[in-house]
Amino acid sequence: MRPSQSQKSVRPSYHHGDLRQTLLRSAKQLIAEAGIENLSLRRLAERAGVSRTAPYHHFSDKNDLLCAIAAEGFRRRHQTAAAEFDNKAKSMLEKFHDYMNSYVQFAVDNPEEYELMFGRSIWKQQNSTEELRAVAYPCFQHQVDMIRCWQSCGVISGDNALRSAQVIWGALHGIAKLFIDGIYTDTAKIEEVTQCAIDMFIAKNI
Amino acid sequence: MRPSQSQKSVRPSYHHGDLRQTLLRSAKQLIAEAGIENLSLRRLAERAGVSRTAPYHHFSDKNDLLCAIAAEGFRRRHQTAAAEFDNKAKSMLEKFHDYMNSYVQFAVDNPEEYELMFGRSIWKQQNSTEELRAVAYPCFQHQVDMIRCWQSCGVISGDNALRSAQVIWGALHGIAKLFIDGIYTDTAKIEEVTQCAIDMFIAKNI
DNA sequence: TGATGCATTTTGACACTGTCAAGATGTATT
DNA sequence: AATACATCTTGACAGTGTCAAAATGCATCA
Repeated sequence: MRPSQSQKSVRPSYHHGDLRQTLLRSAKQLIAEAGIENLSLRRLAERAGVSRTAPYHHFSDKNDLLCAIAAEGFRRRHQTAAAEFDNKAKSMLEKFHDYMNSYVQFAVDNPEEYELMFGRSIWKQQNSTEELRAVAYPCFQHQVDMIRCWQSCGVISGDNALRSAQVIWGALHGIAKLFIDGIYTDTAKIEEVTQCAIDMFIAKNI
Repeated sequence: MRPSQSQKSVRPSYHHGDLRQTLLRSAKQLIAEAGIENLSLRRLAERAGVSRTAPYHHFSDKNDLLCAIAAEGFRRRHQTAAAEFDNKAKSMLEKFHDYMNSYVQFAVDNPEEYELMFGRSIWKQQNSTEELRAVAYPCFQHQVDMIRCWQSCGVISGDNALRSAQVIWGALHGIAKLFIDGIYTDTAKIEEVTQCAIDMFIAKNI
């Protein structure tokens, strides 16, 4: 059991004082500044004032650390997405609009974190941690559920909910990544592109 | 000036015998086998039977080599896409259908090459070579041109050609990457997802 | 209290990586 | 034959992730 848990984050651990959280925090910062590929465990350790191999007692792997950061990102994203969807004051159409914009905006505002969460480094081969999957899968599922909902209320056309969800998520993911990775360069037009996607996906009954 | 240019690719160079092509070839092979992140110039040199720094006389950088491989990919992709679009025997709708499937199929069949061509490592920051841009930009432009064409013939709905092109390309890119990177795991359903995207994008006048 | 056990951290080492500087080697041109 | 140049090699440097073994400090038990 950890000492001094009555007050949170007050040197709760032995030598360093909760090295794990310190590492996670400065890793996120370092990634945001210099990109994922410039994150090294050694520099991270140095920045925390600790030897090169100290992180290995809190993360089995570099991959393990990356998964932990991504997991945090999923928790945050899931929370805000759920909050937006549960907003009683807005119509389903408005909420669809918000979801689309919010998704792309999240990606563009946190490009490195987004790359980590939805990028190859974590998901390719058996790289994903059990913790990560436990957080990410519900987040994925929630997206499908929301789209199924918009579809059954007639906001979105199409008859197969899963397939439609996959296509819409694909579009969001693709647009976000093309902007983030620098292939779409005119970042001032992000909302316009997203709006165009919305127009192409919503049902045109009237 | 290079010797023996009358007959192409017949030991045109000095010591090794066109080391550049050999490196490109085995790099593509190594990437396809083990992924981009497992490609090292040293192993490449070793495999070509040459010292570790020999590649640096043909590529200024590791990035330079990657750009050269990507450039080849763009040339190939551009060629087949143009050939499909110029097919006189098919209707515009059929060609749109073909384009969508062909795009995703290319990505799924050559995941590592696709990652290289459309991934962050090359396009983020000023990493792209001039040669690469000279090949890639026309390829990008061609996609927009095709979609503008499908739009003006009424195959696709929407009034802004550039925006629609960006959304459709985004959807293709996103779907492809979600499959390639292992987030969409049911690869047997690739064609179904693509078909759903097609259904959502084509105009529904009748 | 002292002793034991365990979590935590460090030191040392290994095998890699990209890349630079200087020198050696071979080919082409004068 | 001599010079210039493209090509390749050797040596070195600063990084990287990660393992093994030893050291350190805290907590609990006798």
